Amino acid sequence: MATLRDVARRAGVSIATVSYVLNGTRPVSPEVEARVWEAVAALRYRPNRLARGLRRKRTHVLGLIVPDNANPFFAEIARGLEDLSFAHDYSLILCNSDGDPVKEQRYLGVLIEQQVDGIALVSAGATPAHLAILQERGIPFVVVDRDLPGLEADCVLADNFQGGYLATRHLLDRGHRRIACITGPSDLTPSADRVRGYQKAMEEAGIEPLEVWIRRGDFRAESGYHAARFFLSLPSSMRPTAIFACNDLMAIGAMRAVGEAGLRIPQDIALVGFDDIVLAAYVIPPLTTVAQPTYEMGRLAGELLIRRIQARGRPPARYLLPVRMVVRHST
Amino acid sequence: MATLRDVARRAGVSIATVSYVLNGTRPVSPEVEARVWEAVAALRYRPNRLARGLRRKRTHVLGLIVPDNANPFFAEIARGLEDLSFAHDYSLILCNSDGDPVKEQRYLGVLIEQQVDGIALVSAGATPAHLAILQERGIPFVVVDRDLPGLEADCVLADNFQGGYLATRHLLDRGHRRIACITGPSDLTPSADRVRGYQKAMEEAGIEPLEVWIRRGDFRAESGYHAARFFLSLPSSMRPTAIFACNDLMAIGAMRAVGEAGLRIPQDIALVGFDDIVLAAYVIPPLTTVAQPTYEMGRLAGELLIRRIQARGRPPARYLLPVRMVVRHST
DNA sequence: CCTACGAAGTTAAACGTTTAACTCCATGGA
DNA sequence: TCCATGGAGTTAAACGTTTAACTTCGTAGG
Repeated sequence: MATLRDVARRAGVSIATVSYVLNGTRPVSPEVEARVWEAVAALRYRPNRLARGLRRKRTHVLGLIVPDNANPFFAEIARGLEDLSFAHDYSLILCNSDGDPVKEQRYLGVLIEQQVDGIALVSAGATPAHLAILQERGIPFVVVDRDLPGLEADCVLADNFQGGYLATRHLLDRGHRRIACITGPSDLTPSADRVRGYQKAMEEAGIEPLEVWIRRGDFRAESGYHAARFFLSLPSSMRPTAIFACNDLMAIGAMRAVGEAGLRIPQDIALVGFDDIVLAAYVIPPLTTVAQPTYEMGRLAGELLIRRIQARGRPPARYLLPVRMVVRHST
Repeated sequence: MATLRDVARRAGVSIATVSYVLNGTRPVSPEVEARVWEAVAALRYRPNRLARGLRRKRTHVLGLIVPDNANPFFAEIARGLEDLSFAHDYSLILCNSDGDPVKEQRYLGVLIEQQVDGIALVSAGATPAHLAILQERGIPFVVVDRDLPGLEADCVLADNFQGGYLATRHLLDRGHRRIACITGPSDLTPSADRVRGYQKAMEEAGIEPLEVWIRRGDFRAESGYHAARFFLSLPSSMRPTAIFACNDLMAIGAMRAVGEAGLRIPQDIALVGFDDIVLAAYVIPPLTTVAQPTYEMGRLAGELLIRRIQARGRPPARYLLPVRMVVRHST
């Protein structure tokens, strides 16, 4: 509650001098400097970042919008971004959009009013128009995980196409021909790209996937469970011997369905996931999956953001991060 | 970038009038009000919350400090708090302490400088002294999940003692006598309370647990894995037939060790966890566990915080939330 | 000896709000 | 007719910083 004014009074100098000492922005004589620090300590002075932000027009606060921070994938991104922010003395405001463009829009408004220096988002909206408000005001931002077609902005993505391709190749190499795919919401690019990778691999192998082999999920475990039950209900001539789920949560849901049906993984049904969340290694059997550098994506988003805050002019860059097969015992 | 001043100019009124219209703090004639709203819309005006906060001494920002937001348990708490904050038009700053009291202290400083209206924390420090800085400045705060002995503050806890007791009773009821326990870091009250519940149940059953049956973990899957391997390496006369792990992550780690040893759950070894994280239902076999109302704890923390911001005087309250056995197939 | 200069301090404006206190004016009651 | 009242607007101070511009003074160069 002590202010610069109080410190100045106690040290017997002007407010400006105290500010110069604190920020090291101008040389100050040693005696005065000592008196100021003494006063700062005695009064337990802490600068008021609101006042500073108001004056400097820089708040050292970033915003992060994700669909759901309780989803381990987004949690990891958040963690990466938070770590980087802390290292650079930025604070991070967390927002959950629930995948709802309207809620996302409200959050964008709040973050703008909060005068954040930059925003990282896993966008819920499908079109760049949703982010016009940011461009209009020249607020630095970076989109993570999901691509917005035609958007002029920094962008951090995993190589989802390659991931879908690798996962499917892996199953093909194991001798599978009837390979099913549990997709995510199809309007999201990560899911769509993974499915494209799947299709490419199948095509290269000369296999035309049956329509019933492609089943839409919503990235949650429950939907993987239902999709797998559907596959298992197919007549045996059409029933897949392997499933590629577009994320681990759905793969784990599928696992449960397979277990309940009394079938064994991988002997009866092989299973590949996507994301390599922590628990993928701990389910039984441990899940073969495609690892994304999730934490790194969060960090990189932070780096780009801070870089852009410091130098707005540069052209936007797209970062496509490599994915990696993690072979465990579900295949 | 438009300010009150710009809006006022365009509407042909004074700054104060615009403020009154925006906040509805004083009656304004219909014509003037209309002109103001027109100007607000035309200029895409958005209030600057820094300036407002500086003046009002209320920022409508809360802080949350957890050890690690990527841990599903804390992620859920964060989600609960964030939802409540959003509903009350508060923003939330997320901080990860990594369980390090020094880092926690730095974050407290940052949040104070940021002038947050209140702080929720899962404290890393073991003594109330760590939070003196908050009390000194009269900043509302609530501690979640972990109790600080002798701390005068609002506090949201799960009934960990009861949880440990129930879990152990459950195993005893299933006929187990040699029951091991994987604890968390012992200086944390949730872990200690759960262990006390375990001991109470054992004592009531007239069983004196061997020392080797109590093994310390760190709440991460890896440590559960190692603890279980240790149990399995005991001579068969001492080897436990059931394990109570103080959280799900460690239970899942233990599962893996059991699986690797070629033993079956629950036939050879029964397993109970704690927390009921989402994935507990999806591991194979599904994990019997003690459910905490995690999301609710986050929400309640937010409610208490906001209530205390509005009325500082009241005496602090402790909320002990009930836990619930969730019986699945690991026992 | 004068001047110019640099070091080290101070003053005051500015950032964008909120809000207490003031002005102005129409209205109605005595 | 006069005054009190209150509705609707304005003025200006305040919140806690930063920072450009100014003052003061000792010193060195010409």
